[in-house]
Amino acid sequence: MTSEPNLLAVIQRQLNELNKSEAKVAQAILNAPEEATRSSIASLAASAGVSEPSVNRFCKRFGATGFPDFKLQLATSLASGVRYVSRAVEFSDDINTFPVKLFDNAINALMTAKEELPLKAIARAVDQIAQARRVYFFGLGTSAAVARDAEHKFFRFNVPVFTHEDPLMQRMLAASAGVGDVFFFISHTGRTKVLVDAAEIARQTEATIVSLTAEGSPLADKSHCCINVKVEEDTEQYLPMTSRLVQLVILDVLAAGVTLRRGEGFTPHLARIKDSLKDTRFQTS
Amino acid sequence: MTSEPNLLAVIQRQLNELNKSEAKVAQAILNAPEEATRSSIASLAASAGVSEPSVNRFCKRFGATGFPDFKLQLATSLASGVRYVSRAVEFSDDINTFPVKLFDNAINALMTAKEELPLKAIARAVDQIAQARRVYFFGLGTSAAVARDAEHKFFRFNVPVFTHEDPLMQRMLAASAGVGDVFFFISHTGRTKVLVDAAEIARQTEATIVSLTAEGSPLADKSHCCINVKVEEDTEQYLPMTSRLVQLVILDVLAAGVTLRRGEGFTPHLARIKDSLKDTRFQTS
DNA sequence: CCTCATTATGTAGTAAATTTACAAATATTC
DNA sequence: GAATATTTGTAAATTTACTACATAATGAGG
Repeated sequence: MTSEPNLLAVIQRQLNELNKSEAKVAQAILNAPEEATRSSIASLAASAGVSEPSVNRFCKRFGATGFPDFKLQLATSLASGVRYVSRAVEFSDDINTFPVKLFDNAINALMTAKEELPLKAIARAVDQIAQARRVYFFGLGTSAAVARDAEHKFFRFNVPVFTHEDPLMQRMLAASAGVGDVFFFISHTGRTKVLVDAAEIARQTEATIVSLTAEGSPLADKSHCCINVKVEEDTEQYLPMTSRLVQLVILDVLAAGVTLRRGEGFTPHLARIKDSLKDTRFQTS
Repeated sequence: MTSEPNLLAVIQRQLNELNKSEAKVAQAILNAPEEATRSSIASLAASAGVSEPSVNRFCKRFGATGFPDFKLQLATSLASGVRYVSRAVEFSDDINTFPVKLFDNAINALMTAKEELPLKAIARAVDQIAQARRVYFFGLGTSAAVARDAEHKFFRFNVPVFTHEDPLMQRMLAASAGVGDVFFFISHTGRTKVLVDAAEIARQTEATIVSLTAEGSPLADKSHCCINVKVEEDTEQYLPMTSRLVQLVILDVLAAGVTLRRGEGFTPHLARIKDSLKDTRFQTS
């Protein structure tokens, strides 16, 4: 399947290589693409001032099997072309606008991240965590909460997991690391000094350094494996919001990856952990 | 026109409210959405095992003017690149499939939540937090990490913010509460006993109880203001993943709401907090 | 400048797909 | 268990898209 990124652009580009009536069709479509997706071959032919078979031929020229197929391609092309644009919250916003904006930004960030997932890095990180003797999740500020979340996920895999928000603890633990220890650093900027310091210290041991941070950052440079998160976020002006969401989903991905590595026989173990919570809850109605 | 963001999700949600043949059509479409966009009403009817008019009625039920229009909507909905039906990770998945699935589920959850945002509850919660003398964020397990994240956000508003993961601390703080204190409880299920207990204790004081939890849950019942998060998640079988993402975004929304309430004059204060971090980071290149 | 070949465009008919109207079947209510 | 409402299917009507063919336009060689 030739999935052209944007059918309208293709039409536009070939406009002067078309013969008269095809050009008329092209023009009609370019003028009102959405309408074209909804109209019949007869009405499109009428609005272009040509006959129906001309429209049909036009469609085939652009790789479609016929008019309906062309409409479908056009519709998909229009839909994917509408990329959400991140919108900043303004002081003029009210309750009806700013919550939607924030959700849109979050959704947009995840969609963007999904398109450029660093699968190799993820696969490597899964390997390293799955084989680890110990895993430390280190982050500061907002990323500390992410690290805490990771701890809640990964302890289930029969691997000792630790989180510390105290930079001194982080340094000391890094210094005392050895083979089989995985240090997992989480940082949006990858430039937080004390965290990079800890990574540097850990790097001088036999431990493995994995980081979930920005590409090319000082932290990434210290890492054996860097899961690069591309999130366009104006951290200078706003609080980091969307980046931590992406980080969390990536940690979910890593956890799922480790679960898959453990294999189906591991499910009872996970079920037991789940069950242990049963008595802490009120039963459903 | 009604621009439903994701048709498949709508179909999925209404599945049990459909009558037999319509449900068959729905199932056929959900099984192979892309194929459905390319097939004729006859072939879709055949693969669903119903008559052609049944398919037609199905389409109209979902707001389309007819079958072609429905196919168009379906195509646009698919084009955005997101699989709108939550898909569980299978043991047969590999690195190319399960990360995408998890991202899709996350995106799907946010889109669904966005469609049904409890704006009144959010507005009330913003009011209460903005006026609070103190705010406590309490959660356990995964929600503890969310509470921690909230703490990192809300301390910026010149309101003392506290988080505790220790249920005993939570009880004691709840017991010693007074007018102007806001207790913000976070729980996916809303049925965690020790958390509900703490809410009950706080409820007997003059404090305000806000919760971010499931509608109709014991925790929601104890709350003055419940921000109801509708996330269909099989928490019994899997780890809660998507629900905490929605919770985090809602907390972002609340934070943004408080910022807006504080007004433009408050920005310098936020900027000062930002600036305080400057020296902790390595400068960009 | 005309004829022939080639390409472009339209007409009309045909096949296919979609919709409507109605009847049969099924479920629901009292 | 009859009466009513709802659901589903059948068949005809209508719309839509496609194909084959005819005509018009274009262009090249004589």
